[in-house]
Amino acid sequence: MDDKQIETIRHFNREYTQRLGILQKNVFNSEISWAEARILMEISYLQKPTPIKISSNLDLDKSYVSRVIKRLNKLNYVEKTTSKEDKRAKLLVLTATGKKVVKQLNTHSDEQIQSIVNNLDNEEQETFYQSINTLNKLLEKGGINHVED
Amino acid sequence: MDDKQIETIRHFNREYTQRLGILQKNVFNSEISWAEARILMEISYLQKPTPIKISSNLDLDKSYVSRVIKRLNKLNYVEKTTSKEDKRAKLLVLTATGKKVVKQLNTHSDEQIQSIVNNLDNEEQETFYQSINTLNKLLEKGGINHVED
DNA sequence: CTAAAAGGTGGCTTTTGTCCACTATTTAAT
DNA sequence: ATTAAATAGTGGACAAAAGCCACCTTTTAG
Repeated sequence: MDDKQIETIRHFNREYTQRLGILQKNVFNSEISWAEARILMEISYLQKPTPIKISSNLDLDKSYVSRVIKRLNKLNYVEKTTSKEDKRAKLLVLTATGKKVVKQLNTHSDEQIQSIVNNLDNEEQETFYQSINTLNKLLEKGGINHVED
Repeated sequence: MDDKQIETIRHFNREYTQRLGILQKNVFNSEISWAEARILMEISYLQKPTPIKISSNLDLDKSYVSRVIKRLNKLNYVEKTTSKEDKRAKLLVLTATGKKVVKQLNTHSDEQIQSIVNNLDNEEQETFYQSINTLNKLLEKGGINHVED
């Protein structure tokens, strides 16, 4: 992997994350905050995770996560139960309301993706998807820092 | 583009941006702040941009950008000159020190990219690069919200 | 059976970002 | 030409996001 290739990847990272970031900003406007959304989706993604799992997965401070979960709990999006194997740990699950919110967030996210690929013709869209799919597989394969449960 | 494909892209976005985000967090630790780094790199990327250009590109409030630039100026990373065509506008350029810092940031960034692809063998690395390259071209082509100077 | 480690919470601070008001120019409209 | 509206930038005041540290509880290790 030579410098020019690295440079291309860096360019992509900058461009792509910036575009997604701006889109997501608008998505999460006036509903729940970005952090709340991320944590909610992470809970949905994993099965009964502990707060510490969330905080390590998203690389957020555990006290911050604690506070966010407290809010999500007050909003009745998340339930906390004490683990039976380890009475220090809490297990997190989404309520029905929480699941609805996650579904909405995913829908929004999908719309934003559409708004990106809509500018491409069918063939290009297919190419776009194929490239993403390839990257996904490579990330999973080589996945350093890849966390299993 | 069907639902399953969109789902794959959403998965990639989540996974990839999360990984990059965590890496960048560590990069910017204890040197300059994330916002400062982003703005510095944006100035380096564009040629003599105005603050308002930066704030629209990065979707940040103009007063916030103003403050950050003030700090970057105090740190002697950025110089501000008044445009001759429009005396309201300031043109931003990096100082020699500022350029050094940007170079460091890019180097760090490149190392992080290496840390991702290093887990792949040569053939896979090439595939990785090709996919990114393809996406770059597609983003530029279909580029909604793509800003020219 | 004690010491260290890990999960979680709350107080406090810093960083980040928003909103608004204000100055100085520039552009548009009459 | 003169005025009104729009644009670039700044600063004050404040809200939200995120981080650090000290602490309590439970679990694990020696």
